[in-house]
Amino acid sequence: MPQKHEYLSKNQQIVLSIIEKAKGPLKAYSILYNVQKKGIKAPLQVYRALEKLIEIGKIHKIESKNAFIACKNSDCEISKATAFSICNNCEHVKEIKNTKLSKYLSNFEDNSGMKYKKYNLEFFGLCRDCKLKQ
Amino acid sequence: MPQKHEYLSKNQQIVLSIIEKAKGPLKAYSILYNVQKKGIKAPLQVYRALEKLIEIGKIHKIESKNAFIACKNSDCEISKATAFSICNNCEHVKEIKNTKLSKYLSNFEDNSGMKYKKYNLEFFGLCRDCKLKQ
DNA sequence: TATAACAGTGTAATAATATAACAAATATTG
DNA sequence: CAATATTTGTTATATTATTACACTGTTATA
Repeated sequence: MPQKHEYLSKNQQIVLSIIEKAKGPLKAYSILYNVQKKGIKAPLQVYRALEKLIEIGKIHKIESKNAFIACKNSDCEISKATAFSICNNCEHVKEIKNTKLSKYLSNFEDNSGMKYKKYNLEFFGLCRDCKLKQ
Repeated sequence: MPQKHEYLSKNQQIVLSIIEKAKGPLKAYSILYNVQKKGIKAPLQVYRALEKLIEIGKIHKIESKNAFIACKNSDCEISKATAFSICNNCEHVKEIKNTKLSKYLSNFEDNSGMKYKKYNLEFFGLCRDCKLKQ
């Protein structure tokens, strides 16, 4: 039976590994600078890897930051329901894992006649640490 | 009583008016091309107007598209709670006005110790028209 | 087995999006 | 009026992302 291969290619592995090691979201060009010693020389090589990694749910894009973060949520293999908390002060980003929230949003319907297949939610505020320091 | 002025400057008016007339979200450089006859010559002039208009809640940025849309929701003057539906096929974008949803999200708390002051939600799917055409 | 289909790679060029830095004009507040 | 804020104009540049083209290797199947 033919099936989609599930290994990652060389460039995909390199890019994923950098993102997974990072403490926060990484920008594409910062990834590029970090992997140049590994033979990835051009932006496109990074963007292609990012595209695939997003597609298979290994990473997510933080749209408000144009940055990429590893998926910490084994549920969202398909990356169709994502939620993040973002600290306005220290820029810390965390994927929100909350079953109630994801159920609520996945089942959300309004009167538009539109059936939503995917969502992305970004919350902004101050994280606990930054709140204390204020 | 001193209060923040509430008029829009010349450039802000020009940019807002273009965005309000548009049927969908506009990109910054497409706005620029549209307003060059009105004396706005440089990207920065557009971006500055956009920044201000976002700040006062007259427009919103659709992060996944790097595009800007007029606010249709008199509630969100401060632009701190935004939700959009985006059709993956025709690219139609609509601001979602749903009290339950906005209450649910504005009051959302998890165990992170973070208090959320703002959120942005983007739903993706097929709009009614595109669903029928499939 | 060959040949088509597909996914990935490499490279150069360029497009699209956004900001920095500086100087000047205009409006608002005290 | 003086001081402060905001807005404008302009040039240059930074940042983010894609197009186009040629090539390699693997898998699928006729």
